[in-house]
Amino acid sequence: MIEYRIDRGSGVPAYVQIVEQTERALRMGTLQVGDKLPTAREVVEATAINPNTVLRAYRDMEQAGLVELRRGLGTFVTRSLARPGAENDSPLRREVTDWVTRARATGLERADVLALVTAALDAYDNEHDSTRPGDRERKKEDA
Amino acid sequence: MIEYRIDRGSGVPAYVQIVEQTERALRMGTLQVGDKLPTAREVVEATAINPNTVLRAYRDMEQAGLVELRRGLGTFVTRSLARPGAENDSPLRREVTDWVTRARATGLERADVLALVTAALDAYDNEHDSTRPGDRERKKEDA
Amino acid sequence: MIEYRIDRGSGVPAYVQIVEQTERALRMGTLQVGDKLPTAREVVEATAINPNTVLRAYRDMEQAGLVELRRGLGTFVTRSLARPGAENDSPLRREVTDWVTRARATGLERADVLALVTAALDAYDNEHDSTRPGDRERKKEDA
Amino acid sequence: MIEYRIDRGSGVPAYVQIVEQTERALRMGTLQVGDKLPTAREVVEATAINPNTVLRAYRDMEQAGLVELRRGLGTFVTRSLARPGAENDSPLRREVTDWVTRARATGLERADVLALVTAALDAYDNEHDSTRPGDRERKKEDA
DNA sequence: GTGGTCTAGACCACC
DNA sequence: GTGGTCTAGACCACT
Repeated sequence: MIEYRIDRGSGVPAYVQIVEQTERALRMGTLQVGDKLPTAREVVEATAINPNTVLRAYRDMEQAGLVELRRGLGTFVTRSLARPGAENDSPLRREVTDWVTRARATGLERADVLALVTAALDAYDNEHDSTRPGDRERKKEDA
Repeated sequence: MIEYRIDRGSGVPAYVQIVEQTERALRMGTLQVGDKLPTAREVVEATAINPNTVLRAYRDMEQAGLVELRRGLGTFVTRSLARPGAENDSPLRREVTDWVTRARATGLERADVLALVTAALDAYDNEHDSTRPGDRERKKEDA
Repeated sequence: MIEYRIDRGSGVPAYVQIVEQTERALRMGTLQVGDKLPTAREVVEATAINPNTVLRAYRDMEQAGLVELRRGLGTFVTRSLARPGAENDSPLRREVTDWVTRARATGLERADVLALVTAALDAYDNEHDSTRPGDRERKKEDA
Repeated sequence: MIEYRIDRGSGVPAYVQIVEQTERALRMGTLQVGDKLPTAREVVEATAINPNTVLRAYRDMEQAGLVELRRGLGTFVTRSLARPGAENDSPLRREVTDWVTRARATGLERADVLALVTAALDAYDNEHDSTRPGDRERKKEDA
């Protein structure tokens, strides 16, 4: 069962953080079609945010076609975002785990690591196909 | 000169995006002490956001001690966040660039890449020192 | 400017009624791309529902790609649902106006008229292409 | 025997949809006094909604004086809402059937057709007797 | 002054 | 007991 961690004070709305974390779990295959998300109540207990805020996030994901809210039952994943190449035992995954380990051992903070990756992504995008503007920065809610 | 890209519709406030991108540039050494940030007017032209929003971001960063607003002159970096190991020609950087290139060539989207890295970071944090709660998720704006 | 009428006690959520009425105006061409919807405050004054409820409806329509919420400016139509054949001066429209007039003159209530049309629609659907289940009953929110 | 079609995702509560569809059948004469409604079990099989939800709808209609629940026997219509002019072979009905056929043949969707009729009804109400506020929008569940 | 987030709490729909 | 709507009001983001 996914566990959300809300960073109040990051400036990012709580419901956006829930959506982002859920999407990430879907991409990694941690969450799969049919899996149940925690109930609003459970999230409230774990994060101290308001149930309405959780439901707002779940509703947004429902409209994006990712999950289904069933009254009386719970919220369930309806679509996978898993990618070939991102499996738990894939080479790419083993490599990044190794790289991250060395980076952190070097003394780099989490934010440094993410900055390095973002820079690499930006560089890649500038090299290849610089006419793909929608794929930069945080992914849209599918709007 | 740093160029901001604002993703309207990401749900993340515009001024937060500016701060995040600036911080990232500081960590990477792309921006260094003494460097000038674009004027509000320049940012407005490039991003179509309101000048007040840019100034709000700059003011936040000034309070965080990262930049200095000099009236009539512009906004200048006053503190470095550069890290040894994150230099442009460091091994870690060459490796991540290579890894990102292969990941994207495999067909992974930007969001997939970030999900992979985030998962690796979470795994690392769970292994080492699981009692370090403040270093998870997005870094706080500090103060 | 569209004016919403909320029927409390119909059992249909207020935000759904707003969405339905807006969609209808888009289909009829009463609302066109670029048109401004009333502000949440204006709707509140006219209907005595809570501003959050109005915003919920507007947000839903934004996610459906029908309108755009611009902070500080208002909410604007971004997509037309107008259909050729439904113009103000089209034969179909003149005919239905005439038919409705006669139906109501006969003593039929609004609900009777809608029941007649719904029955005719059902009959038509049963005759033609009975394998088109999604087009029956109220239209989905585009989910 | 009436067949209910529930549109989950329309935002309209399931029990309201049952009541609306039953009322419509009563107005059209499709259901007449003495007719039996499907059992909760039959509705459940056809629509995959919970039996309690069906019973809730039936109870609401019983309170409205439309049907009678006889334990062990079933639910029966006790009041007609049929209108002269809405009979199966009435001119109005033949005309609307013809009009709907042409409208749909033109490419208009079900929702377009309903939007056209609603617009015509609104126009009629605005012309005649604009001081009859209760007869607009969806008819109340009464009581 | 616009839309936007979040909280708190009441009540409802559905399983 | 699950999700869902609505209200009320505080505070924030943006023009």
